[in-house]
Amino acid sequence: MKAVTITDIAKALNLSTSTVSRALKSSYKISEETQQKVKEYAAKYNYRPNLLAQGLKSMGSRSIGVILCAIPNSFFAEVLNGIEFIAASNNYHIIITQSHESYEKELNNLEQLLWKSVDGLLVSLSCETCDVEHFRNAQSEGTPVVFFDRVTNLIDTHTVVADNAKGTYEGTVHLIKSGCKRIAHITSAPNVSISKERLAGYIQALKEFHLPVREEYIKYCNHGGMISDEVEKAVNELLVLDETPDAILTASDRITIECFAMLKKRNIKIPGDIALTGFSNFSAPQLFNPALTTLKQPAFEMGKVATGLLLQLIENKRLPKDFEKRVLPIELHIRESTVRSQM
Amino acid sequence: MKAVTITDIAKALNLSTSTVSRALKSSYKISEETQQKVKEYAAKYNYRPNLLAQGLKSMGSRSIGVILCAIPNSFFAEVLNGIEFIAASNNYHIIITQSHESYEKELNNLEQLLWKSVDGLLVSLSCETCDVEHFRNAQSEGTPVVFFDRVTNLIDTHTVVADNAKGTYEGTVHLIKSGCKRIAHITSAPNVSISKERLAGYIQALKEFHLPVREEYIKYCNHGGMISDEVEKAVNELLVLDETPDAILTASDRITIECFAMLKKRNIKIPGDIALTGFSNFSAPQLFNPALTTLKQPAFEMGKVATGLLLQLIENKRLPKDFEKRVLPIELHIRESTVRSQM
DNA sequence: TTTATTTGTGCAAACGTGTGCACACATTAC
DNA sequence: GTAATGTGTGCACACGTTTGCACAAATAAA
Repeated sequence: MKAVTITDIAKALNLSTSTVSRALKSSYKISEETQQKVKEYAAKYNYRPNLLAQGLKSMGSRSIGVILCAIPNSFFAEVLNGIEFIAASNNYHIIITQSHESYEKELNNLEQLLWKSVDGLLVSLSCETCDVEHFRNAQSEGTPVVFFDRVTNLIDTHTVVADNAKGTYEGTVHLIKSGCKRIAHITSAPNVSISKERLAGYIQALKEFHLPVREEYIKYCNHGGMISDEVEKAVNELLVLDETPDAILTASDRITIECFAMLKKRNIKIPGDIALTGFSNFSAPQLFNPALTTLKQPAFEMGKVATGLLLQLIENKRLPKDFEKRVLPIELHIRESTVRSQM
Repeated sequence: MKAVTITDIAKALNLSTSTVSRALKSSYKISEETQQKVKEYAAKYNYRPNLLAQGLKSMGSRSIGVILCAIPNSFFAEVLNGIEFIAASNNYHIIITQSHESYEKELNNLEQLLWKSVDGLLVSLSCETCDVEHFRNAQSEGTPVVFFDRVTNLIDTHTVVADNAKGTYEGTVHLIKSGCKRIAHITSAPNVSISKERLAGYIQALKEFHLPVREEYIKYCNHGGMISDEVEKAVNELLVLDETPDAILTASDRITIECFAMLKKRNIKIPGDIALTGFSNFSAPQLFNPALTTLKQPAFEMGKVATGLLLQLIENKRLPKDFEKRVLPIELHIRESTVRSQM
């Protein structure tokens, strides 16, 4: 009942293990006849090469390490779906670790993954991460890294992101055209790439329509909405302003949900008092009350593209001269939460 | 810059690899002095045993294979969170595969995972699966299996489930007490364990309150709601009945969402025309329109418990005489979608 | 016939760890 | 003085695969 090995085949056919090994991969100079015999026997007894042994020789594991902040997050869950899809069809498996927005955990996860000799890394940085030296080291010691979603420009490698600036630009323009004039923006930690890009799109739209950019309308949640107190604080600070906003644009799944819940808890009418839209990959924003206008990222696609690029790096060994920055489109889905018929 | 090995340490300290190996695990008879020297050197040069080499010897990989239907599903994403939590803290990693409710894919995933020599398996069966022979084989050849959520009683092993019957029982009782008399039940494939248990709870409640159990009020979705046509067909069939239901109890995340969306599309008032409640682990059912009454499973807990039990099996080697069936409580969260003030 | 070339196969080492056994040395017992 | 016991260390092989090299046999060239 034990798994059949190359040695078993060799004994059974009265050959050496080297011949069997070479016959199986049709390499070197092995006679047609021997190849046939070996392959038949292997097929018959359902031979599967031992991956640990292969790994030990090649110092590879046919595995990809993934670092992201949390699995139970609509966006990342979809990304994982895409990653698994491409990885599985190329016979790699994925090892998923969660940073929970903590720099320290991210560091620890990286160490664990390298220890497990993953062949490559797919990373979305934690909110706390400023220093990316650890990833640079990983790369320079031979483990390629591809960043997605929350990326860094301090490391030369492939990156895959959504068109964040365009997303917030279009969201903001939509709000303006719906009649909103005092648009606030609640976003993630100021150091992560997505926050900067999303802020830029928001500002660009305001300027284009000659609306003032007010510091007090821009709020940061240093843990991306994972800590609801942070979102609550942001919302509170907006609501006590002399001129309260008439719209809020949120920059992540969790922030959107939390913000929505808080406005409802305070009995603020959406969109009557405050219009609301934001980034969200929830499966059913149309069922909300009111149905939520969302900026939806191509999460599944992002996972697929990032994994494809990583596999290229892994299998080419040598790092290419110029790296790619893939930018995927964001979809604006207009629903009730931003349609102000009463204006 | 290469990783330091046991051989490196041996050479540096003028010892044999065996001595170093034994010193590192404080085993056998190695003098205090030598142990100290070795451990110091190992710590200084940040020695990490090569897991592939260890795995090759021990035929283990310190990894756990997971088979479930889909990652981007609120319930399973939370379960994965729990699995990862326990696995990581015991220095195991998890390899996640998706069956997408297909028996064939489940079979294929299992084969891949065994090939990767996982030390154990955490499985939630696909909707299509009737024959579980493949898992029995895996177990009898030394890879322990723990089933969660969708389990089978055809294999003797640990299982972890929610208290499904009690969940639907309480949900149904709640609907009855809200004034509903014609309660329909849309559930998953009839062969999966959760469907049977949930159906049983529903029937028990009806009988206890002397309401008739009508075949035409019980609908099955053979792919657990993944195919929205199936849910649409079920809802349609309910709506063309002479006596249309005044409540629907749905049995899975996807079915709940799809059903909700279809009722809204048809402008059916919830709960006025039809009250709705169902199993759901969405993060924000309170934001729905109307806020959704849900049966929430302890998904994170389920992942933790299942992984704990699996690790026991893995580390004890010998299968225990009697296996555990852990049953976790389900929470009924009452919200607007079932509150019929107008009755 | 000898020498080169081709073709197919096997030997042995390697990847990094773990472990049964033997061995050297020291101590104790008779 | 010999035998038994105890203590610490190293040898050698194993896990399953890959691969450089050698080598035997067959064929071709000189």
